[in-house]
Amino acid sequence: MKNHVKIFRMKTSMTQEQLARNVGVTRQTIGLIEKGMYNPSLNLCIAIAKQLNKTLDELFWEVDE
Amino acid sequence: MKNHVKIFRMKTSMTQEQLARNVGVTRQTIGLIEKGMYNPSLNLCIAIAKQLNKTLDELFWEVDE
DNA sequence: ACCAAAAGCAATATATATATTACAAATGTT
DNA sequence: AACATTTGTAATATATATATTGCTTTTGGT
Repeated sequence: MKNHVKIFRMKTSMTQEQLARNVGVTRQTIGLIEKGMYNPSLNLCIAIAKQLNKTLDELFWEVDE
Repeated sequence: MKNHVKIFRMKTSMTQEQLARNVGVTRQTIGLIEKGMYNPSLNLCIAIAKQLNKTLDELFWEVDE
């Protein structure tokens, strides 16, 4: 796992589409980030973190591959 | 200021060029990130953080604009 | 089991991060 | 002040994040 977006998103019972809309990207982008197949931009990471009430470190730092 | 890369890089007395080489990008990219004119990729942010012995949050989280 | 919503996936298009090269400006050292 | 090193900046080229559309598969509720 390359990040914890999926887990924390599910804890808030948000759908990929809701999170995507809230941070201003498409559902596909969120899906690919959760799968670890995208290398998202810092601004998007920050937007996602704020939506999930987490910090960058909690979502993206030292995630055991 | 959009991030703290410049301050922490200078504390290690690394030049932009040295940091750039160590993280595998060009000097220009580092320069523009320090100026806040680029929206770097997460992977690059992580590489920079590791080079500076800092975490993502310390470099990029809640930086007072 | 059925059905609806959610998520996966694939193709093509677009925007932008990053590279490359070159030169100008600034900074530091003597 | 002169010089070398570092940093700023600008033009063009390339790679890749992200959008768009459409369809398939999975998941969850009844």
